[in-house]
Amino acid sequence: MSTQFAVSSERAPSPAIAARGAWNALPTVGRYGPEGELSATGAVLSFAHDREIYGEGDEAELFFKVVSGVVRTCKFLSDGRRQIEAFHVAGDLFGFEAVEDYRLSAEAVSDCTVIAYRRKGVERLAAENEALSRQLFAYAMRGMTRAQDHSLLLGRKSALEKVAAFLLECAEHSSDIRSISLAMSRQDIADYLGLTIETVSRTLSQLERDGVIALPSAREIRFRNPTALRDLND
Amino acid sequence: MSTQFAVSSERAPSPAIAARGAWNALPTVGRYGPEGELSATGAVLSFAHDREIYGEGDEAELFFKVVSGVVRTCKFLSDGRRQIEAFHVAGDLFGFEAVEDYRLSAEAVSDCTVIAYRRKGVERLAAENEALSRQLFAYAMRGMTRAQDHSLLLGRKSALEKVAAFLLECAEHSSDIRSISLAMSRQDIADYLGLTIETVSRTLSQLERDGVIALPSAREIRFRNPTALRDLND
DNA sequence: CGATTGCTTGATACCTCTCAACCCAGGTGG
DNA sequence: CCACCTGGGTTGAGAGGTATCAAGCAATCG
Repeated sequence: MSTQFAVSSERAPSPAIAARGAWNALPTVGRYGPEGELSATGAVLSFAHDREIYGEGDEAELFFKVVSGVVRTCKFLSDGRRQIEAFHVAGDLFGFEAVEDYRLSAEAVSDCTVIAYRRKGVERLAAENEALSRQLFAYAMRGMTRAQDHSLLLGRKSALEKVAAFLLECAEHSSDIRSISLAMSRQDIADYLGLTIETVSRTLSQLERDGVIALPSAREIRFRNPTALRDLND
Repeated sequence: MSTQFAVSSERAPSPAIAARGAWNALPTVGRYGPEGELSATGAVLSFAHDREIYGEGDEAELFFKVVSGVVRTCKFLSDGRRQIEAFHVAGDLFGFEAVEDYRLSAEAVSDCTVIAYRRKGVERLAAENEALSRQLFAYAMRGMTRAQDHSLLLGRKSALEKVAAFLLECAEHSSDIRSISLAMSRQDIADYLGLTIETVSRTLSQLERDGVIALPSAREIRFRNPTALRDLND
């Protein structure tokens, strides 16, 4: 399943450790791309489905950009309850911290590849490079905005509204406007929306019964009545 | 009640408008203080209890720093449901946006005074002043962190855990380590925690019955067993 | 194949919401 | 001074939405 990945679940029992090994070989990020983007001078890493990329409390030496696949960042309570803060797709940055340690964990939702950048080098660079510092600032502001929108959803929306919002969010990233294929499990969706897997499943079934969506398979969703979904969203 | 404030609820029927008038007279923020803080060259504004400072969707020409009192920033759903994102106390920045318009509303929880800064001037300045841009970056990162912690609370904590977390958060800002006096109403607390006023009230009563807190009055809370509160928090 | 995993569905429990009454303090006006 | 009103807070009864527990199903894998 993950044979095309440098770090597969079989070859490297602990990709997190493997990655840590790779960190030492990482070049300092020293250039800034022509397009206003971080140039790809960081190390490319691959993670198999469900592997940890870093853990809450680990030293935040690196930050990442998604190349392919999906990454989730999340927090845990001591009894195991989990809240997924965000799903990150190709092009998204994650793991940039203002403090010493990571405040969230990051895990591979699907097999994925990311680029790792050394934080130190970038911070030095950002002090001189206005465009780069602007990009990092935009990252922080976007993160704040997303988390705030997410709070409104978690604090004040019903299960039906939450699922509708989630589907619309996925639709924005989808190539096909009429359908989406989910990279994440029901558990991931539940932990993103502050629900249980059963409630997510029941809500999707209800949307199907109501003719709003079709479910050709568990991970594929076709939109039959997008307007109904949007009406559920604010 | 608000006689010591320049903008009281009686003298100025619409302080938001009064503030808007003041905006035009605002000096551009042009200096940077010696302490690594924004110098107080912005206009000082006062708002009476429950007055709007700005609304979601307004043009975000200004951002603010709290001098005294408490400010809430929040979002609304179309049917009036409200989610309070944060309470801001003396020293806190709020209302700095990366985009054109405010993404949240800001309202005075208590009578309060704030300093308003022009965003444009600061952005220009930040490009040259590394310490200032670092401060704004820290603001964005703190906002992101706070919103993420808040998401875990909203998505995965019980009413009891939410209220406990809220009390501990208030305690951190309190001068007296053994008690707090709340600036906000039960409705504010409820909208911050994603609950109803009744549940907040009941939960506080329960904590009182259990000997964890005492409630000399509705807005004053004494801690009788802080450890029990902390045990409820992760 | 049998085992496993992810998902769905059903029955029931429980937590929080809703609706309502009530209390209390503070302000107002006769 | 007291009756009245108002707004914020508390409490109770009942409803409802979501969680929990459990069973079953389909696809995948060894």
